[in-house]
Amino acid sequence: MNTNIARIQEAINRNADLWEELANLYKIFGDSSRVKILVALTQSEMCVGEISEFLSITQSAVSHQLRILKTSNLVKSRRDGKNVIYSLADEHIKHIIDCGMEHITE
Amino acid sequence: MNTNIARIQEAINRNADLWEELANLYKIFGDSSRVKILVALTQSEMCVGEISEFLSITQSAVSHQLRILKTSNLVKSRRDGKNVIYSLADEHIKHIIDCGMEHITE
DNA sequence: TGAACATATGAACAAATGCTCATATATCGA
DNA sequence: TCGATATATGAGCATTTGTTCATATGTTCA
Repeated sequence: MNTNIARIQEAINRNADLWEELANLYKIFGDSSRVKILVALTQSEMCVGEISEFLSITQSAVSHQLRILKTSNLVKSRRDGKNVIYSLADEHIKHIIDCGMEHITE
Repeated sequence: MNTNIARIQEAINRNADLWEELANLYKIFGDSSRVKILVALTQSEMCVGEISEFLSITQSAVSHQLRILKTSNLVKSRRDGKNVIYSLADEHIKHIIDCGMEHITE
């Protein structure tokens, strides 16, 4: 039983990088501006202007957050004339959001 | 199509508190110490000493983090003599971790 | 009751974070 | 090509966060 604990402790440390990465993923979801952006994008792709329209922060702040989301491969973007249109990088993102929502609305 | 965006924006703002709560949930998973604690607890309940044994932080830091986890209803505790034994509050926690792991190891 | 052990708590601090402001870059239309 | 519009970037700043240190609380056992 105590050797069981020892084995668990060891396994945790063996995969230290993995948990770091996992924490970093969740850290990105851990901000209401970013979560709102991601939730919005589950419904439809949007350009920066449309996003900053409903978040009560400046366009600059939205741009900064979008860069974080893009660097983390959670969203992708394409240019359409003067606009840059953002969308979710893959369907997994929605799944992560749903997963958290389930816990909230238990 | 543009009215579609407007409807999404409106829906996001109508549920503002919900996204705040969701972000706060993820924020807790967004730290490697806490994630390691939670992952460990998916394997077995543990006392504070056992947890601080494999995390490279002081017992005090572990205690602080456990308090955060407990306040958020992610873990529960019971006293057993001199020890306080922590365990996951419910099975949902494991599901959230698995969900994130799926994305990491895509 | 007092010493030893386990855990919790509060203050302090360095590092990280998210925002704004100012400005740069990119695209389109006249 | 120039002005207007859309987005990106960098500096600066206030706030939050995770940790440590010192110490308090709680429990057991001699």
